[in-house]
Amino acid sequence: MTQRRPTSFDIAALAGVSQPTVSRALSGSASVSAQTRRRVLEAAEQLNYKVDKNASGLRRQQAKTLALLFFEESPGAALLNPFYLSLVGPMVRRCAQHGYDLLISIQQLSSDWHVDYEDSRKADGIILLGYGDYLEYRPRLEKLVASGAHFVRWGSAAAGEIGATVASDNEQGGFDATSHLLQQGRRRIAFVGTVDPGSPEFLQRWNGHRRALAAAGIELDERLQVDADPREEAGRRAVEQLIAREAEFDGVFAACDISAIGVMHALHAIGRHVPDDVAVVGFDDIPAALLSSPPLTTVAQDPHQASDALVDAIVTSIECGTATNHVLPVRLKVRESSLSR
Amino acid sequence: MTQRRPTSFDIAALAGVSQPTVSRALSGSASVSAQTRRRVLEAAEQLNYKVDKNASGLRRQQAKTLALLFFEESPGAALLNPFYLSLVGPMVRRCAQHGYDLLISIQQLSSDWHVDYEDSRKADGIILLGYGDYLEYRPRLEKLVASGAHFVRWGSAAAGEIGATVASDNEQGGFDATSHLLQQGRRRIAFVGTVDPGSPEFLQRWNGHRRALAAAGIELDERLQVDADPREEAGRRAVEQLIAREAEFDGVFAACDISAIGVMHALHAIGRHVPDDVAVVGFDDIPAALLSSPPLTTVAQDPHQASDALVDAIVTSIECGTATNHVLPVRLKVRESSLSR
DNA sequence: AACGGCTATACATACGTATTCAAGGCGGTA
DNA sequence: TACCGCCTTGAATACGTATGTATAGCCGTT
Repeated sequence: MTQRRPTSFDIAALAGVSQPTVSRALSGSASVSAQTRRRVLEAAEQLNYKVDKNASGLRRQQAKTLALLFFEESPGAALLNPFYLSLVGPMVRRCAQHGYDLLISIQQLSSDWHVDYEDSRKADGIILLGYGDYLEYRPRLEKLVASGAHFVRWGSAAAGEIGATVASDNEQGGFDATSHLLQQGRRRIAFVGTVDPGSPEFLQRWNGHRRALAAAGIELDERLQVDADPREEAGRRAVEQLIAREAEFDGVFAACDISAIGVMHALHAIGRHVPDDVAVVGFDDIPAALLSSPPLTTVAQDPHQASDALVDAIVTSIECGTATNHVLPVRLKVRESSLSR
Repeated sequence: MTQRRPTSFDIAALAGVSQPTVSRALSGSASVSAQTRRRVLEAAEQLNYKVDKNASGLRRQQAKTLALLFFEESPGAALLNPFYLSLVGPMVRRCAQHGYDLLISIQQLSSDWHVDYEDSRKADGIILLGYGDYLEYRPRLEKLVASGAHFVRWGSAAAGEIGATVASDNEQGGFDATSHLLQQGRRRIAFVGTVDPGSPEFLQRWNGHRRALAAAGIELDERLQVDADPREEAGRRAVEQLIAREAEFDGVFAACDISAIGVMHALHAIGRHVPDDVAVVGFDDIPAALLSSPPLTTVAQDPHQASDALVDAIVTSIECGTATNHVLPVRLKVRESSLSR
């Protein structure tokens, strides 16, 4: 059914030139006359010729491909993170602009992951997502650096200065969120989110929260600090805890939208109105934030900006050998959930 | 900094055998003695040897890679579809089980897309997502078939029997949704969703809806049929239209969750309670369906099942040359939004 | 007219693997 | 002991491209 694929020799024969000339003409080398180039391009078009990436990659020792590695703590959890998911599309687009394809893989954070892509020349560089800053995993990053692989990691550079990183300005985001609540006249603001070194992003958001309170001269009340992982249920339970502690509050800054939505559900269930009784601010700007009622005020990380920064960083690393860290600005999106009347 | 990559010759030298033997030992050929194999594996381990995929692919004429092509009607719209997004993770996993990697690409539906992956030997097969059943695009599929490419399409096989397809049983889903509303005692059930041949999925859901009504002996009321594309705003406007038409209704079947959520918001805004006044059922089971208040009853398509079916189909096509169509069952997830008290 | 410099093309080769073919060694049977 | 067949291994080669080196042609200068 299918004929044998045409090779650059077939094009050469048809155009009446040699194979190297075909290669040069197609790759845009300057040392090919305009006339020859035209003849070659016509021949290639006519035979529907496409460069064989395997042969090309073998010769050039590269793949023109990047690998996107998702790390997950438990099987299946990886692509539940809405922000990470929102990166995929823009990332594919940016890769295409640089002439790269994007390969996607999922790794268990706990298992001894292997990055075969770089080793096996299937990808020229690697983007790590969800790797976090757990110190226990640091040796692996060191191994990756030692192997000479090009990679960029999403996450703060603070904990360990290994490899290039791109991250949101989480601290500023936390500051903005709480400052906004203060501006709305709230004074007893609860923080809902995990505060442990394993989640550096949450920790930074908390730091911003505290800085905002300090700037307003408000003392920190430990009862208003509730632990919650990024699940709707955890947000609901956080409200129950606040009630149980008999800690009065008129504002909530949740370190992620999912728990913020849980908070709003719990408040609704006990008859406390959002935003009149309690103003709520989240973090992430997931799609559901816009769909919640009332729409959730939240700190947005721009997935396009993040994608571009990650891809640009890895491409720069590959093509120029230089690696830099980036911190991206965040933006407070004010919606109904935090607006006092 | 980085040494030269070890090749199979290096392994051969270290293990004291020839290069072909290394290749055979690593690919699990039977004609290698256990002792030799062990020596080779040890040498490979010691030098941290990885097969060069470019060279291997060039020799074998394959890439051990699949390409996932998203088609979008407008730039940036592709990865907004929550269901498609939820396929990515499971698909990557299934590909890995088959020994394939997954490449992701985004194409404009309107532009004259080129599937270079297959042409350029970068992928062995292609999975098409969001291609729909538009007749105008059919020639391209025919071209793809003619080129001998392996591909599978997500969507109904009904409109054009070109290539292998995998799809949900949308008609049954529509039937189940409306049947459920009927069982809850609803009699005036509105349908919110596009009914045009360009969206065959919606059309099928509508067909199921009509079949359920017919089975219950209820005549179709055209005023209860409102056009709405898959956006929250469209759902809200659908309610306004129903009100404007002075069409009484006690139930709504929305052809997708996003518009269903819009419907619920609009109902809330005009003081009609869900589910007491109006029962609402959606389609897709997007993450926000669980987070809405009240939680949305919806027809769920299982992303794992869909992913597995798509990947299995394409792998079968590549390795066995046979292509088959699949229709996947759907499941009604009953939540509060449709439960009469 | 001779020669240097430049442009455009051809020739030869290397990238690393998988596979075909041939050959060597070994044990078993007549 | 001689011969046949099987199991294991090695030598040679092809996959299709990109690039270093060499060569042919051309123009301008002296």
